[in-house]
Amino acid sequence: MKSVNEQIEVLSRGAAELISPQELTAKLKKGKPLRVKAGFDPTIADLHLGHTVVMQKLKQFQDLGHQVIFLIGDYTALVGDPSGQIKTRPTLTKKEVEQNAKTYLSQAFKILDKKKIEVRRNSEWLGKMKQDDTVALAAKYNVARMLERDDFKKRHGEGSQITILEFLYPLMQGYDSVVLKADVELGGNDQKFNLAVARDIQRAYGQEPEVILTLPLLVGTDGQKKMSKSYGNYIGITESPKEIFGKILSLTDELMWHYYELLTQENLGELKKIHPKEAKVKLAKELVTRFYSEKEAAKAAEEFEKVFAKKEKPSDIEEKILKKKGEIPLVEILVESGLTTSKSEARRLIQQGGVKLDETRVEDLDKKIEATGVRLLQVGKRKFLKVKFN
RNA sequence: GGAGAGGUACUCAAGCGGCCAACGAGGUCGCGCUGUAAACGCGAUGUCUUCGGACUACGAAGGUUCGAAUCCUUCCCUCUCCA
Repeated sequence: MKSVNEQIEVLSRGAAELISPQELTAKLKKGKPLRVKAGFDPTIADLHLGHTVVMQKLKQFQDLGHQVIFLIGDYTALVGDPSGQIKTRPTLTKKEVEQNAKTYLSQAFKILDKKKIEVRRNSEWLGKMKQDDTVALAAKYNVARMLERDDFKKRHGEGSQITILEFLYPLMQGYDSVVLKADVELGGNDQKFNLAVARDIQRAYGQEPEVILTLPLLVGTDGQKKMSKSYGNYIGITESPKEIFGKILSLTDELMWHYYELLTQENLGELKKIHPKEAKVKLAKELVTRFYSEKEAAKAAEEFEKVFAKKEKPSDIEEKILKKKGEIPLVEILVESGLTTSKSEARRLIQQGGVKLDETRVEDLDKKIEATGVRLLQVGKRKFLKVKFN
């Protein structure tokens, strides 16, 4: 095992907050593997890169020889974490949660060593608590502390609804730590309050409080807001290699470093010596490799160079069949193939020189084509489609 | 409960009887440059069009007027202050 100082250095990389470094040092000095907990509430079906940040940090703990506990919040998911919520959150069904949990695990195993991980579900204990146990837990905390939390404070202030159930959430999460005897807990920056409560709960149950390590929220591809599906600025880990590769390559250089820091273990100092484009390709390859394979990554890179550097057409273009006969105006084809949403848009694009037919720029607004065989259409730099007439 | 302010395109935000499909900014898209980076330049950004225009749009519904996003009425919603 590495020295305490070396470990702290690795572990604090990219972290938003570590509470507290002294406590972590003390725990590490005991020389025993730490029990490192991270909880994931399986509330959504599609994971994106932002969700993998914590997993990445878990991996570092795992590599240093600590015991990683991957906690599936199958019970808490039903309650709904109030963090960052303006409104009361709708609850999910057990079936949805189960389905999502499967996805989360399969993603986790792409990053973490399956053999060394302890996977737990909090329904194991939360689902079995008796009324007495719940009352005892509820007695450990008070409303004033609860209302210190920003979103509660805000909602309480403006008189919107906060259910008691939501107060229970942080308590349950804290109780998880008690049951699991966690030494360290990881979470996104938005989890800070919940993690802090967990420390108090552990103390109340006579345990040494866990060290909490929060990680910044990954910024989305727009470079502005946190990565989130609803902002449309995300890179989903189930997207195709081509898409992931392309999205990484179009990040700004500045954002690329942010991604490197939160998603990889690479040495940034070394990387800054090479050309930023090369660094970006390396990052894109690494991520595609993580979610697919090295082979897919190489293929995506090759394809990318082909289309965007050499400006050749992609080797694999989607084909769409249109049932048409005779002479058809090009604008109509653009709309029907889904390349544009309206004829006006199609005309606009042609006028601006953004439409190519069989690799030749179209100049004529009223261009008509014969509905036979297969024609290659390109709109803008990245949209390609083969249209087959039938 | 009382007193005000406001709801305009993806977002912010001008306009306050005709010159408004609606200034400007951001976003987005296209072209150029390039490393599908940034920065920058040019252009576009409701729909349909025989390219002359036509139609639909400024919270909703009515009304006044030759003509309304702009005036009036009712309704819905948001915000601020007082109780």
